[in-house]
Amino acid sequence: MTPDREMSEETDPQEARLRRALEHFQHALSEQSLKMTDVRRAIVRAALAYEGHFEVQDLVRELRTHGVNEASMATVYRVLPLLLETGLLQPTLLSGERHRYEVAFEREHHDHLVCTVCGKVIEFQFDPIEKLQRELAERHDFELTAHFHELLGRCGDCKRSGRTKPTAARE
Amino acid sequence: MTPDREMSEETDPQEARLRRALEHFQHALSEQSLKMTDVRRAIVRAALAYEGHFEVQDLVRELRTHGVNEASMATVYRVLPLLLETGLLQPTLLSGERHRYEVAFEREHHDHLVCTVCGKVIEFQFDPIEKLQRELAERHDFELTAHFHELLGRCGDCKRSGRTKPTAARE
DNA sequence: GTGGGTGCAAAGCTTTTGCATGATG
DNA sequence: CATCATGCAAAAGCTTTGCACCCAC
Repeated sequence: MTPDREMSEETDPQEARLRRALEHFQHALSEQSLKMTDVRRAIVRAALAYEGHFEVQDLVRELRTHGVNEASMATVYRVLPLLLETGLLQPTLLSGERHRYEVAFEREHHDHLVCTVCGKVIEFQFDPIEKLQRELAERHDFELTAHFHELLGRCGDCKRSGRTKPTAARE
Repeated sequence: MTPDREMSEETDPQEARLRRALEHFQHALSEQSLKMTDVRRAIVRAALAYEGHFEVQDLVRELRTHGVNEASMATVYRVLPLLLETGLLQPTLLSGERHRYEVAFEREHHDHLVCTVCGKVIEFQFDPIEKLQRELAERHDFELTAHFHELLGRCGDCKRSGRTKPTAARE
């Protein structure tokens, strides 16, 4: 399935994306007279590696994985706002207990369907809703800058297997 | 407008609503072999009194207002899940820092427009979007049980006065 | 060389929990 | 009167911060 493309050093599209992200971040940092460092590069790399949704602790853990500590928890927490401001990451799945994030860099906007039984998350893009949102905002004289839209329910698999919400597992 | 029904002591519609809420709660409690207590009644009363969105701490503070401590913090935290399960309250404004809640009892579903500059919150009901949500869920074989929809932007007042997002006041 | 950046450990918050006491159904 | 509820204080997260040292620009 993986084609045998012509490759020098930067064949891997993931690596190319990381490079672009680092450039983008670098640029945003210098605009605020902030500095790029090895630690920040490591944090960006670890964050961009996630395909799904992750919590701060996941990221911290990830950065410790290789034995060496690539970044302390305090630093991750300090860098996180920068990753959000610069659009590398965005908050997501807000109905959950803890804050979660996902990669936003070079990704199109999307919202989420979440199965409350098995936890499965499906991303969707649905323009008719986006359009109505804009209309609604306009009607209320709002200048729309962002939105969160999360649909909760039971997925097909859970429906068919009769699984039902563990609600809150109160023993 | 208010008909002159047979009334002795319970004229106040708010009080009538509270009574219905307490009955509803009482009923839900007994179904789980849980007990109604003065403390729980006080918590329900305090919660139902909110017209807008509040945090747990607001509720705790409210319960201390009258000098006497009507409920300890621990108890509020323990009762909160019951208020949610029984539909007296619901989580809201998820994009904020802390968890917020609002009264759900005898209220119709609605979503929120939030001004990120001044914090103003506008509630809206918009059936066309609700309809599309149901379609979308069906298309993905989801049995929809709830949803959160939050539109963020700048309200008309803030637009006109040129106020701009305090972003995160990173002084 | 200066102004950020980082790690560590301590502190701050919110939320949960253990336990002895008290009230409800 | 058995069971559940409550308060207090301690504990358990998650997140922020002070400080000394280090490094990018």
